[in-house]
Amino acid sequence: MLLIDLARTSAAVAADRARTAKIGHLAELLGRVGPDEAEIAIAYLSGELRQRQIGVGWRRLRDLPEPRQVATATLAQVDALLERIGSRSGPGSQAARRDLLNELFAAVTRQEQAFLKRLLTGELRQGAQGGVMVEAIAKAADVPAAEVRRALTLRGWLPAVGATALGGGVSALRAFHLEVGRPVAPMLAQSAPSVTAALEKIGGPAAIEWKLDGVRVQTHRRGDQVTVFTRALDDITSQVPEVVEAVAALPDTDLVLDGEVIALRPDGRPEPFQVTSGRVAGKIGVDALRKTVPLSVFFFDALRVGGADLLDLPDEERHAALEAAVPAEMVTPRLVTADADAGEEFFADALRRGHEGVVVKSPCTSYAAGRRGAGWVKVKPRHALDLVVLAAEWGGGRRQGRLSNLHLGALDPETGGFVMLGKTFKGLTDELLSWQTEQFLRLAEGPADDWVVMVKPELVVEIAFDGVQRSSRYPGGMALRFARVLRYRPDKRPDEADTVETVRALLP
DNA sequence: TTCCGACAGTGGGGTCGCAAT
DNA sequence: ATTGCGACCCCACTATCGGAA
Repeated sequence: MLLIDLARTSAAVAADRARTAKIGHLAELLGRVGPDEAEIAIAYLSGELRQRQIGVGWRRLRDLPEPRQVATATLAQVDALLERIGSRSGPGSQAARRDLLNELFAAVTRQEQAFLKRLLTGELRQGAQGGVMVEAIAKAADVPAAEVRRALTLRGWLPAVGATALGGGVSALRAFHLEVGRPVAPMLAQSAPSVTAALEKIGGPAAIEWKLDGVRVQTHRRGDQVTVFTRALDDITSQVPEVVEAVAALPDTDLVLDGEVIALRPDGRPEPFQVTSGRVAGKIGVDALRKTVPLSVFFFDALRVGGADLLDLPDEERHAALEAAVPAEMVTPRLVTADADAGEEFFADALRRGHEGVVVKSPCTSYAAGRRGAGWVKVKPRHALDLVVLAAEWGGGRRQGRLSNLHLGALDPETGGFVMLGKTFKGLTDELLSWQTEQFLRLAEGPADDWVVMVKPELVVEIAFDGVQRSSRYPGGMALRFARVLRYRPDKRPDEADTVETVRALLP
């Protein structure tokens, strides 16, 4: 199959808004692709590469050669070239990558270049990714979508699952099973503003667990072999020896556990996320790192214990298996209750101990891997401040032509000026985007720019955020975590905005 | 007919490793 | 030694479609 076939299908998918139409286009193409190229076609049309990543981003895609007039590149050829690009390393590798990229882009037409560019930057923007592709695979292979989803859960890599479905149908899909050493798509949580609201959502008694502000780890053990995966299913075994040792010390030798790894201070309180994140990301000198920043692991779920798969069991049975397999100090603290007051107190206690919040879990849901089901509901405290808009950036994609990303500042009472604390684009409705674009252009000052518009600091906006963290990027040495817009405050003048002192007091 | 679950899109701050400068 | 880039850790929120109720 030719790359141009994919580029055309992608364009057709983007042109139709209805998901059924998108699925139709994708399924039609999947019906034509041969078994050798099915995996590539599924990967590219759901915005992925067969190699997952090849060290090429937006910066290396500037200054590309002129396109060809005639499309002749096959999927196999493109994939082979991307493989070569991805395998380069060491001195001179960037020049080699550039040459190979030039070779690739010189061999394809303008339409294919545009498709490849979006694919390589991870911005396919055709309104269809993995979720829609699952339906398209089901349609093309004439199998129930639930069978594809189940296999995806267990295999974790849609191109492989899709190729299997197209080649062997339901019976081939059923051959996928939980395999120790191969990661499963992790279960995700919805969110609610309070424990009471979360309990209502679940309806009835629930298990409430501390939400630790660390890194999710899925840990597999077979015999002496322990493997640790992140939420995105990357292997980080060598970076977290503490987890490997803790699981290797358990009596059970056939295990899959779900949990969180976190750096704790000597007094047991959690380090800021930055500390845990840096430690987990570190690959060089891990033995030295673990002496200064030791990691602790807390498990909250068991997918396999004693060689038995537990995915389809209800939460309370999985948790009972977890408690039997793991010592209590390695199990995330948990309270089972239907009482909202007791739940709120458990939440408050978790916060007093410095943790991020809680996750409220329905005792009867199975492990819905890879889906953000209503079985898990996270609850975190929410801070809010009134800040001043200092500038705004032009949006992209569906926000093109509107000022979208806000630069936020707190009042500095010493000078009467404002100190930038970060940016946000979240929480804005289409209506608000239009309104603020008009306002910012009216308040614009300084030279016009196609990236950012500086505005007179006159608009006050109420910003919600999860916390304040230390920053080397911003002048105040602080930045907001997960900032989002709640509403504009036309009733407030900029000199009534919250001050840098107020923000500093929120630093941990 | 209305409601709501699931998806995609739109980007945020921070950190590391690596290659180039 | 410093800088820029890519990858990945954490992530919130809105708009939309289409099946569920």
